[in-house]
Amino acid sequence: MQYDRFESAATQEQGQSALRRGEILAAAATLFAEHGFHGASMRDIGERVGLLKGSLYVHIANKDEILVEIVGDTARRLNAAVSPVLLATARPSDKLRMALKAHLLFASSNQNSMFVLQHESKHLTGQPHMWICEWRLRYQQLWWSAVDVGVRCGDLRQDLDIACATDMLLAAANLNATFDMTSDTGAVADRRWEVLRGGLLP
Amino acid sequence: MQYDRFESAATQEQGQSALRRGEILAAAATLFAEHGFHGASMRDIGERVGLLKGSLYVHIANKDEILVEIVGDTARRLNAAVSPVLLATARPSDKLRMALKAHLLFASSNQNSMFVLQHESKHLTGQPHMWICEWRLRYQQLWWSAVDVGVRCGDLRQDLDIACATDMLLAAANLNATFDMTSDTGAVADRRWEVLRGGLLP
DNA sequence: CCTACCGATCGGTAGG
DNA sequence: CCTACCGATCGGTAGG
Repeated sequence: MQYDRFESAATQEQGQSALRRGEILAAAATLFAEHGFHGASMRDIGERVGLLKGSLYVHIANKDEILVEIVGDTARRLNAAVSPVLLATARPSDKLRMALKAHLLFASSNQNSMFVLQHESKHLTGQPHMWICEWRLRYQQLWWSAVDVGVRCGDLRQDLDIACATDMLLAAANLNATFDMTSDTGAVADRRWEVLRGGLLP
Repeated sequence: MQYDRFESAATQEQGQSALRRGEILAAAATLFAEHGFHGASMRDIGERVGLLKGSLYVHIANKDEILVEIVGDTARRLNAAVSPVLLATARPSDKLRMALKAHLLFASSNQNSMFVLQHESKHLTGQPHMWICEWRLRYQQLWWSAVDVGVRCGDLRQDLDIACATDMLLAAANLNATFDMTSDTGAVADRRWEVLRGGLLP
């Protein structure tokens, strides 16, 4: 493809707009996480990126699209970070331990958008709402399968309730750690795995 | 106290209004759980109890008061259901197992208001917001103490990270079980406790 | 990217 | 408990 000065200018403009779009999505994720989708206005989002609300529509189609983009992108990236771990060839218990760490690591560096994915995607409508429901199921099944294999091959407890154990693992993964300064995310993952692995009783 | 016909009439009116108020709070809890505090309008709430939105203000002061009432009442009743179990004189592991069951039993018969307590109380402002933050801390500490005693007296694993274990217990308690027909709440509590108690590995 | 505007809806009130 | 209304703000658009 030829990049003459006009195309180059067009590409630059596209790049600028894509950057702006990214800023807007990041600002929206922060505000949606704090005030909820309906509690954060286009005015609020504009203010956070130094634009008047009308100018936002140069970069995004409407408010719903912002939510779709945040939730969809976050779900896709979380999946990309965790699914390779769970689909690898390894001991199920090792895969689960590492998947927990991968999920928590992703969550700790995407706190706002992860919160939106968890608690605000219910405000999606139509197709996007269906997509995210299906995504959630697929993501659960990914974990479920690893637990299932683990029980069948004796790597995990034989008498384990597989669905319940999967729920508990996902709960540990989705638990909003206050990712504080005193301990890095990896350590949080290790502590949670230690409780889940060995249980509460001696 | 004398109940002449006038006082009786006044009492009846009070009773009627209190009933209406209860209906309104229940309707609001359902709508806040489904659409969020800002996503459910006074119009929606009125419709659900067969009133026009203006008429709601006979029974409640404003929209914020509805949220305060739902969250405050639910927190108080949850505490009343669970704290006696955790404060009793018994083996810590038994108390935790029973507290998990008590919490889940309460949650299963208060699904809407529990959801509002968990996810919409962030929209409270001023004093009520402070109250609920403090309540949450107290409720956590209640569980934390039982875990702490359990570890100290050897009833629970000695090498347990107490804060982390408490988080996992509360996660198991707050996990939104789809309380379906195939299994009662008690069974869900038993399965969760079994995973937490014995751990994932053989 | 801003100015200026749109119709719709918001929470809430007065008067009966 | 309803009718009729209030000012404010909502998401979104046209025109420059």
